[in-house]
Amino acid sequence: MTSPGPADTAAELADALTRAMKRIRRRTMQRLEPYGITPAQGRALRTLAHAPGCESAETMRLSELAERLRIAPRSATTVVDALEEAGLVARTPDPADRRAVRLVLTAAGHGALERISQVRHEVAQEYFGPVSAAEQDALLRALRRAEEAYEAGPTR
Amino acid sequence: MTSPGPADTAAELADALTRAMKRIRRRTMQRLEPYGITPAQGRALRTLAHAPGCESAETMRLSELAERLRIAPRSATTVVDALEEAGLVARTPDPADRRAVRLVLTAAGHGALERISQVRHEVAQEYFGPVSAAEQDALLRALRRAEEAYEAGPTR
DNA sequence: AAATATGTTGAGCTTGGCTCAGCAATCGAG
DNA sequence: CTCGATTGCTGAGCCAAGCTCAACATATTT
Repeated sequence: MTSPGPADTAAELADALTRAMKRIRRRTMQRLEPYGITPAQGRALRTLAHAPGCESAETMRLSELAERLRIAPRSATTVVDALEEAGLVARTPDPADRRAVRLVLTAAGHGALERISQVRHEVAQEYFGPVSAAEQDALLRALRRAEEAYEAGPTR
Repeated sequence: MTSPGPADTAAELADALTRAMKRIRRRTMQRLEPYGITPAQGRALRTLAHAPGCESAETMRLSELAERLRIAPRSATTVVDALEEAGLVARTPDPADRRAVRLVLTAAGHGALERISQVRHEVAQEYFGPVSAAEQDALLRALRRAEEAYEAGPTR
């Protein structure tokens, strides 16, 4: 295992993936920075936006956001604080449960979301530009297969 | 660009990549944790180990490590402090420049490295197991192509 | 010899997480 | 219908892993 054997494509794959992700993330971050959107905020906004399975979407309670982001509720509070301060989301009382806070995207929030998705799209397109469409498809399919298997796997 | 066009394979690719990376990283981290190796330490050890282009390898000055890790020299100091405390690397004076510190992997450091590469290998293999060897190859080639283009690109 | 440059580190900040404790509101048993 | 337990959120304060800025010792250049 010390020798860099020729057959460990999987390991090299993981390495290549790491590099790709690092670069894509870095680039995306750089382009979003001028808008004052931090990565954490971007994740929260996106999560908030296409809330799948939630009733009307774009309205979610804080604890649900935390769960989806896989962070502690307390941490979500902080993220939402920033988002609220920036005017991207609003905290509104939940009519059904007065302990809860419902989060709704403001118009500005939608705008930010728009910019985010545009930048992500743009960066991805740039990064994978040199790869043919067919290869991109193949790549995507392969990743999806691994993903599915993972989701069914034992070592979740 | 606003519409979620059908042709944004690239964007979906970036998403899939993100998920894959997150999972692989998480799993690797979990398995390395019992050994007391944090991700940052792991990266440092690996960087220290297969120092390509350095004279004898496994000996590197702190500033070089920082550069390769793309962190500030000051941050490297902290990482090395931990590594040294754990007995994985040793700081030795550079005979040629008494300002400098040379970092050498101890025996324990080599052991840790061994475990790391084993775990990484293992996890990658597990994750990409369900993907055929041919597809893995294709994936790797595609990633490499994007990588090369990136490295030559203008928006470094 | 003096000025300047380089390698490392101390002090202290930032981001993005965490836990623990506490408060307000709700729910469930009796 | 009241009272204890539970749930949703947040204040206070901690941690990890980065950062900058400035100090200090040593090297290099003039």
